[in-house]
Amino acid sequence: MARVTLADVARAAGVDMSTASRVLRGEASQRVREETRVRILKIAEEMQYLANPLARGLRTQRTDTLGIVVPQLDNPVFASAIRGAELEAAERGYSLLISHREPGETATTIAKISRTNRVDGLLVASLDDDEVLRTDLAAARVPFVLMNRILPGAPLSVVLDSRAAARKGVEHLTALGHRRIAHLAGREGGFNARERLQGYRDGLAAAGIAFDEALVGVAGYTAEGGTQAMRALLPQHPTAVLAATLVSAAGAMATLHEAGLRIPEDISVIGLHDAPVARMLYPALTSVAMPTEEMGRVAADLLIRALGGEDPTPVAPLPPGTLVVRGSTGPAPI
Amino acid sequence: MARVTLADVARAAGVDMSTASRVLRGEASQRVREETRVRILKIAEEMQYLANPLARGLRTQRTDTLGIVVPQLDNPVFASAIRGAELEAAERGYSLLISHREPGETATTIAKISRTNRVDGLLVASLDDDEVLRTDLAAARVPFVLMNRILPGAPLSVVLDSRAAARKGVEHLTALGHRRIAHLAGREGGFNARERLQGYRDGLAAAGIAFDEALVGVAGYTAEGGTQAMRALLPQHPTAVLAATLVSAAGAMATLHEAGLRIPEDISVIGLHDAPVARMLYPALTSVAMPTEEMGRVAADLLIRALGGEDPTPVAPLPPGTLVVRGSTGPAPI
DNA sequence: TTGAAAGCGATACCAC
DNA sequence: GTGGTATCGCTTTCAA
Repeated sequence: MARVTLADVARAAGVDMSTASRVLRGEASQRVREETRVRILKIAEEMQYLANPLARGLRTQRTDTLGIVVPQLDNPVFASAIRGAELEAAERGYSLLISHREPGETATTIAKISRTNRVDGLLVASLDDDEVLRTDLAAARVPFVLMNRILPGAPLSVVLDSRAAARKGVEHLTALGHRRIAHLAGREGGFNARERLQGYRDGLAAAGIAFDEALVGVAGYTAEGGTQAMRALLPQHPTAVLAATLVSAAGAMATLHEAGLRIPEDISVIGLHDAPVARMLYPALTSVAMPTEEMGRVAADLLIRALGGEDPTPVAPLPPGTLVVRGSTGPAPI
Repeated sequence: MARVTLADVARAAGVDMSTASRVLRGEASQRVREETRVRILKIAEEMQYLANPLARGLRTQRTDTLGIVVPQLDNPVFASAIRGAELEAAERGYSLLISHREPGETATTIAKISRTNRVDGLLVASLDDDEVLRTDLAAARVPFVLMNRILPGAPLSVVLDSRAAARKGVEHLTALGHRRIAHLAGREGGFNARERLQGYRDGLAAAGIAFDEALVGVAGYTAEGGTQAMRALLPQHPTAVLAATLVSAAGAMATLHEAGLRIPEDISVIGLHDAPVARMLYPALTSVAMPTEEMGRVAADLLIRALGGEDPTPVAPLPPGTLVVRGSTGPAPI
């Protein structure tokens, strides 16, 4: 039970702590005799020595820990980003401190976590407005990288190419012959929402379809929002819908079912951000996969490089993944 | 940027570090003059002093941090449990270190996290078999509390009353006149699966319905599993289905839709563990809410009390919450 | 009521 | 190549 300390190992190996430290730390230029090195390593192994990160951190002023703060845990996008960050961090010798905060608590969290030497840097996802986020981040005393959004003035952020994704979705629909395609947008004014709307227009333009504002509704990111927005759009008689998320797509499908429309015979539905829940809907939802795990990975990589003193190299938006065709999309009705 | 240390505060206040420490720590019997106390507090506040948890932990051998290790982040049950643990921990002055591990990595995680003074105790959720989990936990060097399952020999665990929940679901169905009620069970041999099956039988018995093994299928915890199991059950012509989870319920609904059965006119579906995804299905799924957040809270409370030297008081299974009636259940067809 | 000083378990600089 | 030793920032006796 009693923890094995460096001193214990050194004593057992008959060397000084400093020597043991040198070896155990895996220092590059270990000016230590091979024989001694091996002996110390062997003994440490036998004694199951594990360095105390508190003591180490106190001395080095580093924790080899990255913090990641997300607004929701049960959001597939963030869950997946966390996984990616976790993998990248682990590969690079860092731990990940996951911090889940409700909107509004973000500032305090960032302040606490970053000002108490708990983490060397921060990965931040936020659904808050620019101004709020900016204020929150002002409290950060460590380098940070934004995920899934940009913030004017913040140099490091990793985003998904929502515009290309939306376009890809629309192209799938136009290829199926659809021309009256509705769009359920996310939160008005949001970065991704803006991008997706643009991609939606790109897709229409590529097929020579005129943009019609009446076919765009704001659904936000809830099922209820999708239901409402879809209901409002019904009188426009779209033959297909591009939803910003799986959740709003699900909400929209409820409206369509209620209206007695068959999916996909009467109307096709496509969502953005593929995730297991797409298969839980009926019919299973066609959707554009997004590299959310990659986003976490890249963000972690960027942060670690920044911590290493490298200069912030902004990365381009991550291109969408494959279009996963399921049962919710089909040829346009004649 | 330079961190404010206790020494800085003490110097500014014209007192010794030890005195500053005493008041800043909020010690109970502060043998410190009120005047001095106030002065120190004020100065600390002004200087925005925050204690360095590494230094403090190194000295006290405590981190005031609880670890929580979960197998999945984007599982509403765990996400909610985390939230509960987080709230309870915060209220009691503890931080929560969330650790997401794929099955198989659990042992290493537990070992690392608990043997390197990162946490004072552990909250553990696991989908692994008893034997595996037992091995994993053997590496734990700190007290721990299990969530959502039991493990023979492990004294502290907090579980949901799955049996009562299943029974509640069945009672809703029998009250609606259903008598041929199928059950989509979880993983065979699992603790919760066993409990639910028992609750299902309880519910049938209460309505004077004989248990029929042919009406029970194993769906596991995936949509695909639900789909398959439901398909196999169809020839038995049930008029209602009790699914172990929302996910398997969704899978079952896909089968029903494909078979041309109307929900709930031809067949009712009910799931366990209410969550937002229930509203994403069509029709929206009736389900039995479970106190998953409470589970996290109680687990944290138990752990903190154990850390305080109290004796493990086992807690009874948490009773199910309300039955949330949505569109997927209705009167039995005549 | 307050101060002095000894660690907690590492790292890193400086001798030898 | 190896050993001494002064920190890192805080808590906690023990004196005064």
